[in-house]
Amino acid sequence: MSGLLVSVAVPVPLYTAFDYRVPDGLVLHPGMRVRLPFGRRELTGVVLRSGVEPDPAAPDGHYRELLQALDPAPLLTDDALALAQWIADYYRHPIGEVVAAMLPVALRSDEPARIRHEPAYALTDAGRAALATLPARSLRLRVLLQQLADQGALLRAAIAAPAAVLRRALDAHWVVETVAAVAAPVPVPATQPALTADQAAAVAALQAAPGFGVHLLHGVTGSGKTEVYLRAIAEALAAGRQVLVLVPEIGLTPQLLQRVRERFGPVAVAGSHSGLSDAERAQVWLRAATGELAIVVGTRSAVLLPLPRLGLVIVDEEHDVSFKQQDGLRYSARDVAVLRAQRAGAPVLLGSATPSLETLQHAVNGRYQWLRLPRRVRQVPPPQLQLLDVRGLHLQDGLSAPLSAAIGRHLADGGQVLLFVNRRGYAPTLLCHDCGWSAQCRHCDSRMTWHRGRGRLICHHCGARQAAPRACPQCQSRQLLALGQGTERVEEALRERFPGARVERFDSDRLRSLRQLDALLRDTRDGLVNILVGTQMLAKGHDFAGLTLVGIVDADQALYSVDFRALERMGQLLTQVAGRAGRADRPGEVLVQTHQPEHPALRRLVTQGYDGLAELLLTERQIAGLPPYAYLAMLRAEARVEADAIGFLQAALAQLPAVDGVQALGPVPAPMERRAGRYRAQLLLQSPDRSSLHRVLKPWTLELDAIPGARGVRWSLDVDPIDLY
DNA sequence: AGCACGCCGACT
DNA sequence: GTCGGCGTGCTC
Ligand SMILES: [Zn+2]
Ligand SMILES: [Zn+2]
Repeated sequence: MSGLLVSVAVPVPLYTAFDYRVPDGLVLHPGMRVRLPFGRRELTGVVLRSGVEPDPAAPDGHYRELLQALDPAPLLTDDALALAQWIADYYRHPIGEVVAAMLPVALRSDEPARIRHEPAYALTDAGRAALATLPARSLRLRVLLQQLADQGALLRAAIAAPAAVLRRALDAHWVVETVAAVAAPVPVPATQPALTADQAAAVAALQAAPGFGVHLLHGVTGSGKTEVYLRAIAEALAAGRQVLVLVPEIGLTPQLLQRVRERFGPVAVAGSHSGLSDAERAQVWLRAATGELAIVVGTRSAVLLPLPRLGLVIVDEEHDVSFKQQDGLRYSARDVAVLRAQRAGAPVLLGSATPSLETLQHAVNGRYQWLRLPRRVRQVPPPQLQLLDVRGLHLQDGLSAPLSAAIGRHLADGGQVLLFVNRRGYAPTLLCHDCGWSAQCRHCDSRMTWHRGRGRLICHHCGARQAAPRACPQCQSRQLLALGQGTERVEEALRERFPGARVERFDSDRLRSLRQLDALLRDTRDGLVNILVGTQMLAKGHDFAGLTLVGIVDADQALYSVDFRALERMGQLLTQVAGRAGRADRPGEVLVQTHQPEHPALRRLVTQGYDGLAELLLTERQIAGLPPYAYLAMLRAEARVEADAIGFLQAALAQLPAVDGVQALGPVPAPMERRAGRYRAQLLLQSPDRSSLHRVLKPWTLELDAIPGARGVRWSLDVDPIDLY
């Protein structure tokens, strides 16, 4: 037995790998899973390195022996392990947890990694004979046998016959189940539609720049970004490469997945909300690892899939905040995608109508190739945003008279109307008119939202709920006022005001499942719904051909926000929602209710669109020293005792290595200090360049666990945070 | 994070 | 007398 050790990534929140002795006769390679003793526990880890020299100073018996190898060959490639190491370093997260995050849940235990090939069905000789002799009346059986005779072995999904017919054929031994791998259907594009001039230029630019490169596909809604994606995919497939398509949410925007399927046939889905079981996810993971899957469409976590032949990455709606994980390993799937593509020598296509300022900045300075699709495919003029100054106007349930009148006008003309409201529930505040009491959450520094339909008060920050009182709990007055408005209230008001119209609410309260959403979307497309009231849910993807008016009930929230990204998000959201309006015969009208019609950001958005706003915001960010002109890291802490959170951060600040240019801001209490019964505080680091920031973070994070009192404090470090609270 | 050990308060 | 509270130490 050699005296050399292996270094193993163990799934525990510790910033180190652990070295083990190898049992006699076992040959281990990096990437193989192993069972190991860990303290008093037994865990599954992944070998990172073999041939590790033992520390001569280590006492006898320091190194324990691995129990067994779980895989005959590495499950993770060297490339995957290097990616894990990069992610662990960059996001300052324990290597064992990063490696675990790269594996599907089913393979984090001691389960064997076996591909279960979907059975295929093949015609037997007896079946071939039967085909000649079967009576004509056994039509469906004949069709089945004929299909197999013509096309060879087929997967179940490719067989047209119903289950009962296939069963009969199997029972008669005319057809057999076979495990022989059916040649994966080579996705051959069906006929491709002609490109517009803009699309053709974008496709040509992509073709002219093979290999790694980041391309921003900046196209207005309806400009045909998807067709450019599909051409790029076809190109990568033709070169025998795998394609990864990242989308914000599979469920809410099935259009892209559907278009890819229409063009290329079966496509694997991955990530959250993919509707797959743990076992199915493991199968997708394993088949991606073999290179068998040509195209994978997935959400954030799909960027961690093993893709040995990766030849193209597409990030659709690249500005979407859901690409950044908001807990645990806080990685940005968009940024990891760029890194992966670089390592694979593949192009990345970042698509958006409203690119993030980070991406836009790279395009401006030429690091990213800027591909623009400024025109809609169908020659519909883009909708024009119009500010509706509501100062001094009476607002009934949040709606001004001019907005109501516009709604009536559009309905009378047979148009559909969309009202965008950024809040769920009936009203965000319930206030006693007599004594000033308002419904506060017991666990948070926040008011509870009145959900009138359900007769409840619900805290949107911690989920706490209670029955809505009929009288003031403090003074028994019945004068309870609903302040502000959510979707429920606007919906109700519109029902009263337009009794003949069908009003439907689109939010997560009303639509508990995708089926319900689909049903309502279908009714909307069929013209059965006249007014749509909804949250962000309506901002994405869906095209409503009959929609002629979009109303933004309250654009002001973002204008008062302390979050430095609030205006960027407002611009993205309003532009997206506005993009829903307009139909073939006339441009859409978009009315934005505001109390601040002179606000420079709002003015810029209206007069010059998102691109103009982005230019303004970039200038402001540069002056303020904020991303993309600076790099941030946020250390957050929360504790049951108020002083503990701040105390921990003060201790952390005292440990902060001094590096030129890196500034600490704080610690300060979080904007909402108490949430879900815990007190929260934060310490922000700001740096003019990435490398200085990381020179600080690397030694610093190693010290944080050792801070006295760190035990009772939950803390996390967020590199490149998107929310500053 | 687990899971131990360890040393002080109110129970059968 | 012990059952159990959570402080703190460690995991190759
Ligand atoms: Zn009262
Ligand atoms: Zn709450």
